Amino acid sequence: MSDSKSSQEALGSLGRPAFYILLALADRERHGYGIILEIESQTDGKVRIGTSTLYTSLQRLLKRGFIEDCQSPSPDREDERRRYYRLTPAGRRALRLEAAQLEDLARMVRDKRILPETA
Amino acid sequence: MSDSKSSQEALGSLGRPAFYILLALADRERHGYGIILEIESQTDGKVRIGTSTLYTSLQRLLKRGFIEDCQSPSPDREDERRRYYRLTPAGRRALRLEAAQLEDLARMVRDKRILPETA
DNA sequence: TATGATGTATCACTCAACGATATATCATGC
DNA sequence: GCATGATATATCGTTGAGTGATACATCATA
Repeated sequence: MSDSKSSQEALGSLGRPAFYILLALADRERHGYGIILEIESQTDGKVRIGTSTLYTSLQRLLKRGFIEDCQSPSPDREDERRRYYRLTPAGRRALRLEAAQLEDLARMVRDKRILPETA
Repeated sequence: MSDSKSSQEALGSLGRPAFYILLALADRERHGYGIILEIESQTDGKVRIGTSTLYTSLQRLLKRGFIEDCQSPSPDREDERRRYYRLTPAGRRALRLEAAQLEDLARMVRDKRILPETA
């Protein structure tokens, strides 16, 4: 053979920032800036997405059909600048797939004893 | 503020293929093609790195000082085409850092109950 | 000596990530 | 009324990782 098998293309087509974004939208709809804050909160401030990364990622996720626009959860007395997003079924599937691969990877890390016994 | 805090740059500077490669080198030195086979084996054939991805990644990892050339583990009766690589201390540190972030991410996935109870 | 598997390497293209920057609106205190 | 800082969305331009295609050398074997 001249290459492994040309069944490439997969490997997690999602980038890491995109994954964080989908994850932040997993439990409820959020607006852009809220996504940034959610990620920062969930990672104890360790992971910070800049606005350029966020909004370019959101555009790509929209185009791929993984997220969609939606109404504000509390329409009265709402900041009108905000634009809300939620996962589509396809987005949830992509997130699950990605999450499963991540679990496999985490298992590999444990098997190779890279970290000092995380539990 | 006009951006989150401009303390960006981190987020896992390693790409996913690069991470798989470092992981494959964690327990012992390997040659390029052996890395491909190791990854394929460890993931039950689910993850396949193509040769172009492998060798360009190896070059970058060399340049960053995360891996280095080394001798074959069994010098007698060895295939002379093979080029062997091993982790440097810096490479191992990078791998550990990356692995720790991965564990955090896996924990977030569990907290949000994306997957149906993985254990 | 041909064939297929093993093995390394480069080219060229695409696209995700991101720093820099711009701009609008909100809440607040003076 | 208006200045200020936080909140909020958006785009530009650059960089660099990932990858399909391709080339070619060497090994084992039949």
